[in-house]
Amino acid sequence: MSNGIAISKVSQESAVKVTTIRYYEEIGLLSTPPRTEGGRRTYDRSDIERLTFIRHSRELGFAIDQIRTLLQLQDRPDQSCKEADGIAKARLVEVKQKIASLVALRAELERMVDGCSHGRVETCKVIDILADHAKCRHHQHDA
Amino acid sequence: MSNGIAISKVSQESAVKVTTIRYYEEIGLLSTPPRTEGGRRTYDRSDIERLTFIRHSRELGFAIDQIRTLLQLQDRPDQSCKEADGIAKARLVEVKQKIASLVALRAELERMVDGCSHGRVETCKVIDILADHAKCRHHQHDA
DNA sequence: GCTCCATGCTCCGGCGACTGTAGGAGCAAG
DNA sequence: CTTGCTCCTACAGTCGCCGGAGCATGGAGC
Repeated sequence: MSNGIAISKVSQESAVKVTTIRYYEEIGLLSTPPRTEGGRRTYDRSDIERLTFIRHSRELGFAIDQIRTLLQLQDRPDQSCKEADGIAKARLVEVKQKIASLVALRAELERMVDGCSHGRVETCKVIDILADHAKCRHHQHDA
Repeated sequence: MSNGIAISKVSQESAVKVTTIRYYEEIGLLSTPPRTEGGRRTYDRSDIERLTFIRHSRELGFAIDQIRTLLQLQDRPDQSCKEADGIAKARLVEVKQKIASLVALRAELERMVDGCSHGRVETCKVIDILADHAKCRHHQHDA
């Protein structure tokens, strides 16, 4: 006579792991669900939607605290979306910077790998470049 | 009458923070340095070089364990550099994948931000796309 | 010699976002 | 009724550090 959805089913449908769902509850990202007599958590459709929202946000790299804000905004549809827009824009800036630094990194790694003569360590470009930062052309990598 | 270099100087020259130097010692990335009578760590030039090597490797995103291997290779210049080459290549693959996923992410974030009508949350593309994963064109983002 | 204070020390907890483990209890099928 | 899967709590561990508390040291000036 349980009309609630079990945690494993919620996990499947939302693609959020069971342990992660419990963790989200613990940190207050998800409200505490009702329990069965035996003490098991029971969910409904809206919980699956909320978890899907969270998962998707995480995939886009938003921090938990940002997601907290986004979820609050979602709950009040008549408010300005300025804040949500701001969070997304900030994340976009982060992503762009990350791409830039990774592209620089890629260049240096390629130079290392291409320069490797596949001989002994003594003449190895990989070790050489790591040892001597002056040989590095890109000083801006930080990822 | 101390001919050893103090930790703060080593930190300055290697651009590795004092606490991080002690941490590297703790995890065995750096050998335990001799101490003064008062119990202070004393270093020499080779320690600075080693730390610079480590820092640069970290900047390139190598994991501590990989750096451990790279340092061992550096200590044996007559060995094949095949392993070092392998580590660098593996990291290059990682970086390339990360770039690809971040580029997809950037596209989606731009779509979200561009689509924002700056009105109320109800009609906000940002919240909308997060809520409904089906509206997302890129399903491969994982960074 | 004495004081002053920057620098050093150890120990320990915290960060973020989980993951894993131990040791149970619940529950449905056979 | 037993088997075996699911679920529970509680807590430790992951990675690569960072920061604070509460002392000890050491060099410079008086």
